[in-house]
Amino acid sequence: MVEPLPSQETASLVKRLAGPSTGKAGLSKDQTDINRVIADVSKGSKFYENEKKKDKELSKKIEHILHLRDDLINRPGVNLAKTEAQVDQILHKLESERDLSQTIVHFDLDSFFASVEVLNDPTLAGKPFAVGHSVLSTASYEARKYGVRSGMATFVAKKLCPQLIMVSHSSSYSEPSHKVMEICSRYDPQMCPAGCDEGYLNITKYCAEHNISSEACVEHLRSTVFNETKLTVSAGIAPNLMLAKICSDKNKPNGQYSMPFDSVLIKSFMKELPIRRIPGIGRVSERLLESIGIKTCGDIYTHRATLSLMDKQFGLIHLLRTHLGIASNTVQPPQREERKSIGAERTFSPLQDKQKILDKLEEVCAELESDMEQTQWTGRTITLKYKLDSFEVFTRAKSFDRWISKKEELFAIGQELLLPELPLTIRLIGLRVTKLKDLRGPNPSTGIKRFFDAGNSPNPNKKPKLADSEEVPDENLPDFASPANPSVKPSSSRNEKSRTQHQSPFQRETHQCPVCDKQIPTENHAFNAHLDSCLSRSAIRQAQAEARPSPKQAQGNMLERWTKMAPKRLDR
DNA sequence: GCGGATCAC
DNA sequence: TATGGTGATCCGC
Repeated sequence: MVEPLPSQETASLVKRLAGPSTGKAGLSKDQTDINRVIADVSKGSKFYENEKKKDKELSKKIEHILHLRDDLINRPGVNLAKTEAQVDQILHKLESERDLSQTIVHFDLDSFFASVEVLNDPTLAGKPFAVGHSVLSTASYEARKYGVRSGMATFVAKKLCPQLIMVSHSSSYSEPSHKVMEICSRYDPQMCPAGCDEGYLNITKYCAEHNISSEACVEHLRSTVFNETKLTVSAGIAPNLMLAKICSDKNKPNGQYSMPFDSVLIKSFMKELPIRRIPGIGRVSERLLESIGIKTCGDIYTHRATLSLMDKQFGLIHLLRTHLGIASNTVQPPQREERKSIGAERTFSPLQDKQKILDKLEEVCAELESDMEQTQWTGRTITLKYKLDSFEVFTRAKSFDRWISKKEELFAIGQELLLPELPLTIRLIGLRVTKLKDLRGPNPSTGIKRFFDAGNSPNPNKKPKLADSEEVPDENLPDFASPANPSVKPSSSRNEKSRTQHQSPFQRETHQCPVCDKQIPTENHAFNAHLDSCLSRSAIRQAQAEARPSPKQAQGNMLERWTKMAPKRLDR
């Protein structure tokens, strides 16, 4: 029974099946054919059915958003010209705070795992091969010509490229990764690694001290990396992290691209840029934005009135800044105390038998205990995650008034959360611990090693930290556990992070206005005064739009939950 | 605090 | 035949 779906529906499903990484990089012109093959291979599988279901729900959500948009636009008192004028005011304000003074670099090793494998087995050079097990981590550039992508199931990749050579994660990647990070950190000791194969630098100081151009600096960095590791790296140079990241993709592999440090040229660059290229905009956000006519960053301006009316759904300020090509330009190493969770999960062939499922849970618990022990974290909220053989994912959580570390405890809690859900057919079990407490004292380490050993706050000036308070073993205990000391949220109160959002390095700075990213004096008064002035404009707009308090940060999630699914349970 | 969902790597 | 693991964030409730 072939039931014809609306063409939009199939198109988006076919695209969805092609995998998350499709569309991020440049797509070849016969991507449509490739997507067709992928869809055909997948058809009928449980994975496919689940993707289809998710795609349908997204379509419904879009329908709802379009109705909401029409409703808002036609609301009495709404004047689109006036709304546009107000947005233009915000744009003017944002523009006036553009900072072109810092030179940011994003570096990215070219197909890192694949390149390391070639070094270990030179016969792979020039051949289509991929690294991974059931799902690909990386594909060589030859394999990519066939449409093979990371995140793709191996059997699908083989269908696209029958000659594809599969290589399992044989080598150790950490040594070359550390070596590259060490080299890059020579150009900025505050380097921020982003995963094992990329990172951010602020080379402003380095270039000034060595009296060289940023281009020459990055050429030097890239050739040094190559000489010392035989790995090629691509890089982007720009006035902020977002642009640098986008630029590093432009001349990949083994190339670099420099953004002009000129607001007019930056804006013309952004105008044609597909929104999907913006870090943080994935396949879902892409479809949502596309539904209201936004495909490129230039379209953000065209539809600014709609976005203003639908700030709640789309996050106006963040999109406006994106359209202008404005983003954070502060680079700092990740800090240990910023960690929010630690977890472990495992996929296996679907299991129904209760005892077998519990065995898997126990394994996961043992793994988690070991990781927590090694990294010296404990926590008081435990979240169980399970995935059915239908690929639907669920979580169940519980918080405690004590710190959980031992596998026996983890296992007992895991069972408590899981057993009421059974019987089920499960293909994945995971456990995650949040509300963490650092068992390692704030013990600043020295040298380059800090990048690799999970942090250890390398910023001594940032945390004078009362010498005795850290001796109190229960400093992080929640209120009810230490009634005498109501000073919860130590990590927020220690350094004014309570109003800052960290999402990726793009917004990780400590004393930066979330609206305009200006660096603000750390005194609360100055910071809040600035923030308020920054947000007042959106407040005006909001009042007209319909109501709702002011948006508290620039980065709005586009996916407000508007349909409530029954908290799915298999009926027995 | 909990659960669902998106996103990056 | 068959589609990963870790961590973060956001939203609604």
